[in-house]
Amino acid sequence: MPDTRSLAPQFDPAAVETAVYQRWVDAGVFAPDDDADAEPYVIVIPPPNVTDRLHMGHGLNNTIQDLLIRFERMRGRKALWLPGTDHAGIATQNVVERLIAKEGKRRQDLGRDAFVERVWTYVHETGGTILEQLKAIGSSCDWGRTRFTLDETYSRAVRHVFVALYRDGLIYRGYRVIHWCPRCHTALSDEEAEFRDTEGKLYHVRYRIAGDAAEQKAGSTAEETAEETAGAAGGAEGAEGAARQGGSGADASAVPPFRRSAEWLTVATTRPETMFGDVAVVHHPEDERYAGLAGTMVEIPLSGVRIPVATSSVVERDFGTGLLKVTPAHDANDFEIARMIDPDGEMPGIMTADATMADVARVPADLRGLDRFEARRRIVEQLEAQGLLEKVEPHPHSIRHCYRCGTVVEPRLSDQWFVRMQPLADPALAAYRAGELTFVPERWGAVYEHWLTEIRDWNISRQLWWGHRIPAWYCDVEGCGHITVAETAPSTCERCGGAVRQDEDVLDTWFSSWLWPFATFGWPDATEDLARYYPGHTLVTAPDIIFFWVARMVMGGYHFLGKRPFDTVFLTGIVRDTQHRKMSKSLGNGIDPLEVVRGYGADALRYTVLTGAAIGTDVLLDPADLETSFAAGRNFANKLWNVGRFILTNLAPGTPDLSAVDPQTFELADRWILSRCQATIAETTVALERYRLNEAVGALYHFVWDELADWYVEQVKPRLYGDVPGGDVAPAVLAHVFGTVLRLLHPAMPFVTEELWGALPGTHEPVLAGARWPQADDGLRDEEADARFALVQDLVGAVRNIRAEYGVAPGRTVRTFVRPATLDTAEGCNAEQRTIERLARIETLTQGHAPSGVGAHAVLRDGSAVFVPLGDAIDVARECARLRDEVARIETQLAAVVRTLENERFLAKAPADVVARERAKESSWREQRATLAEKLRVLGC
RNA sequence: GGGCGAAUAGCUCAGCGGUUCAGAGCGCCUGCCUUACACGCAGGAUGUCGGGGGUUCGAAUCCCUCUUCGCCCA
Repeated sequence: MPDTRSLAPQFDPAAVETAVYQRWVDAGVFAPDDDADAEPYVIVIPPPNVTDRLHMGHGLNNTIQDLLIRFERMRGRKALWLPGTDHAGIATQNVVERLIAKEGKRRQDLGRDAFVERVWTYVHETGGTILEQLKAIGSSCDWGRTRFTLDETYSRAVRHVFVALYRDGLIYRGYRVIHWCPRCHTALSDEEAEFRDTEGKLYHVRYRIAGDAAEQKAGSTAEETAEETAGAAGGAEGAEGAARQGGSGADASAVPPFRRSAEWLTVATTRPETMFGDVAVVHHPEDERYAGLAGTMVEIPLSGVRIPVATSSVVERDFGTGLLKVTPAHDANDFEIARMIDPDGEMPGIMTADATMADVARVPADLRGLDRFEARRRIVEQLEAQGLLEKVEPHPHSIRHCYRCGTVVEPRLSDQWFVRMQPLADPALAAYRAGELTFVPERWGAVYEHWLTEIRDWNISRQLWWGHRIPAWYCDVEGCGHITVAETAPSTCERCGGAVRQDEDVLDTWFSSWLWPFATFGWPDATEDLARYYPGHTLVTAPDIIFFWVARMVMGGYHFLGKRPFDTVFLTGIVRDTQHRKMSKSLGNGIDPLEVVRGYGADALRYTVLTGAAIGTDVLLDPADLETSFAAGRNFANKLWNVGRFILTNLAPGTPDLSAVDPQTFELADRWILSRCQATIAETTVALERYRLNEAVGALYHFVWDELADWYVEQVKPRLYGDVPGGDVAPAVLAHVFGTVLRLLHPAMPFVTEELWGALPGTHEPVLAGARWPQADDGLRDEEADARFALVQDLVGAVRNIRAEYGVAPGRTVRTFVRPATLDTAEGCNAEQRTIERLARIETLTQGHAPSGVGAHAVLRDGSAVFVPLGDAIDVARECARLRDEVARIETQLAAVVRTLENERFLAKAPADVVARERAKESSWREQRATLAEKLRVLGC
């Protein structure tokens, strides 16, 4: 703890933060008293990826959580902030794969067990990093309850859920087209395959009509056509040959563009490389352009494979040519169409897991092994050479990319595990509609609702090694084929007793994350913690994981525990740079929060993100200019520090508690600051309760700087220095007000407040983090003092303004005359004469009529006249101009008020208090105008 | 294609139908090292609140529309 007498003139965050944090840990304030008879308040942290390093997103998010948990802790609730990390399947596996790649190895070289072991080693070495970094920004998590999504107990919950859902028929194995990342080599959920706008092309490709009609027209036979395409498949030379032969059937170059000829149909596609997997060409049944074509066979260009023309009502007639090629193994929509046309039809795959062209009969030999995009380029060349490419149009569209590595996703037909979501979504939707779940800001509720309404089944299997292995075992016995799903590994098939082998895949990371609000408390066991701390209260997270995480936690909470996991979802903004780009590692536009902590202090970081985080707005920071972003917070912490330094060094050891001071001995300024202090308590508390965090911090900033420091501390100096009597009262008031400020500011800026708290004399809780939140004392609210002191401030301001305007040297004092228009000004001047004189550098403040002579004039808001005789310093013309400007300003205001008050309908319809306020304004403006008019007359303007 | 958000001072943004409501911080200008703080003090300048229309006694605030930018979903 700091020595009261030796506080440094500048707050040095680096010198105190570690020790302050240790003080909290030693005091044990982060762990709730489990047995306390208090209402719990629970936040579960959005577990950062175990390999993550702290970035500003974490900085924002965790500052908000810490502020909320500290606030409720001080309000006496049993506050638990549960920390932990997520194993982050793909992300972590990718990190370690990159590591071993530096050794020239792939995970396959190590084998599954060795690779997973390697990941564990990595996690054990570096996994605690982000949690340590959270401490640097002051996070008051209950570290004793830290969880990891791959902990044994947590894994048990994951298996339990899988088995339970499987037995309820809510998990099933399905053969579907899923999103496949050819780089990560795994399936992805819909949410993990992000749309990105892309400048694509729409290729209009001619599919030759096979059969009699074409033969008559083209004078060729089906056999010949097949030979042609066989030649085309023979490589570059073959392609040229095919091009030449194309001319033998019809002069391609002479044919005008058309949708349909007797010889071919033109199909528009964005992905020509998939055409070898086509099983049909379809058009809308009512599309007259293609009437009567159904059943006709056409040939896939370059391969010559024959496929039928069919109809489907899902085809958009206006898109492309109205003809759609159906590639069931490489497009989810096409898969559905193909199943409708022919449920038993073949669904040929023509690409490998790497998204290269497969070595299969349907793919022309010269294209096999090529990357899909290279294949597309070659195919387009060949089509063009053969006159089969009618045209190419630019086609901007959105295509899906892997959310982890950015690779274009390849739709792929495969066996995967799915969760049937509708039955889980219904209660989550109903609960939201019943008001059991509140989103802040509210609009995100609509996003949540829309997603749940349109929910689709969730692909949860991932072809990775790092994660929860799927607890399903396949029986290899001929004719059995049973799948045993169990929490613990079976030794044999539960049906036939045969040998079993476990599914190779792991579960989607989010399949464990969605259990976070209760699996962290030991569920499915009925633990004491679960009873105490579930359901939780506030979830703080970014809106981009509403689907991934938030909605699924709600579904899981209701399904498995019958209760919501939290009552409020607070969605933060996103941290962006000045070009509004999301801060990210890849863009290199990030700000390292630890660098900010080093340079400006954790409190400054917190101050900046809190003031920048008005509800629902993104936080914009300039990575190139930390000073602009963080100086304000640093300066404010330093201001508070210096107010503290002033107060603490001036408090006598025997400073009485405020309650021991006779209120009769309060001066006007004491009454005023105590009154303002109560208002600030109320304002801050309400703002925090409403999640208006920036307003809470703003109110405190204003109170500390503009009221306490600028006015009260200045007012009190003569009393503290013993120049005037009343030396006991002021310290008591200062101690009370400053102690209150430290409490109020603690959730936002815990370090500087705690450090100052340690130096605060008197009896109080030993650790501020464990201190109680102030209660506003309405007995100290004092409207009269508010009004009178406001006029004192007004008067000082008026004189300062005059001094500056006329360039009065700072050291020179002036005489000032004030003619009070109201009792408030008269009493304010009586009570605070010395303060006014000192702060405005007035030699003597005299009440009454101004003497004759040349001087500067001003008018206070209540119409009180102020006169500062300045003799030669005054340029009368300039003074006249100054006053006329002032009159003009007042006239404008007055005119507006008069207009309002002359409006009959306003008087009839507006509430009485509003009308009264307008009348008060009117009289105020009139007073001021009258005063100024007189001044102008006196000056002879 | 559907939805959401934003547009206010040079910059970043608050502003919740009615407080002297057109604001804060930063930046800028002037003057001050006044024994808590130069990370400070005092004073000052800067705006068609994106355009247009409407509702209302009253609109930066609510509604409609247009423009520009951003995000989400399909």
